[in-house]
Amino acid sequence: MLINEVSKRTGISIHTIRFYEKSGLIAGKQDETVKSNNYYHYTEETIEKLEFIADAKSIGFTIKEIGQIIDAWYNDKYTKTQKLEILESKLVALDQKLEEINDMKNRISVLKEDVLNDRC
Amino acid sequence: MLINEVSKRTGISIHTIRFYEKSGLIAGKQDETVKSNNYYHYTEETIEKLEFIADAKSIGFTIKEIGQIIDAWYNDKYTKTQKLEILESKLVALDQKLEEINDMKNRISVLKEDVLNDRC
DNA sequence: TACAACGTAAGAGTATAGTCTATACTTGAT
DNA sequence: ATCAAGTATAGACTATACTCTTACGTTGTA
Repeated sequence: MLINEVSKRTGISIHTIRFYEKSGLIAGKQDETVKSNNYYHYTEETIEKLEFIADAKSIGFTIKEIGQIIDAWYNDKYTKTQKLEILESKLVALDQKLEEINDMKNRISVLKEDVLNDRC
Repeated sequence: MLINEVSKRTGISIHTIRFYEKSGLIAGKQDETVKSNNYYHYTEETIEKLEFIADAKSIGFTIKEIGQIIDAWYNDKYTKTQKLEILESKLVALDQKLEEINDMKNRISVLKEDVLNDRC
């Protein structure tokens, strides 16, 4: 499929998709048999990746980190051991985030109590 | 205390502290009786706020959002009802983040299993 | 009194993650 | 054949959150 369809299916703008392609997160393929244009073709894999990118971004992963995870997932850029290390480190980071968010929830709850009881 | 001490106690650079001051998150006071200089003086409240800012930033709140929370906490900029609304909305956002992070943990765990079992 | 360390203000520069514009070529429907 | 809609490339522009530089005045200790 071409970029327009990818954009429509994921809700991610064409500009942003091209930006992700330049950043190495996704990669379309040009059809070598067609010489009249240089259109990029994308597969379901791209859709999968873009959906993953959207989710990963929203929880605070950077483009670089997302790239690492995608490479640990789809690429042969890393050895099995390296892949496992990368994924494990992301799990640890997520556990830490869970803790930080729970702490913040407690803090804000206390503030709320204080406001409710006119203590501030 | 002066900015240097604030920086040392919080581990936040003087530049960044000034940036937060310009952004309205904190505010030092100039001693009007002293005319030879225009040094800003900070109190324990600034330390408290800066520590809060560091924590809030690390879980993904923007400067704007942090400003809102601080105003709901220290300022009389908002009515009691508005303060409660702001704090409640942040709690809701945090709950959503918890969910998203748990989802992502599951996804990455699946990837890890796949790598472990040579399924990718 | 010299001078290093500290303080202020204004503004430039950087990194990240887009977002938009201009230009030009291609495709597909009429 | 025409022309709107789609595509590619390069580069400019924006927002956020710093980070650094320049310039210059103040303070405190030897």
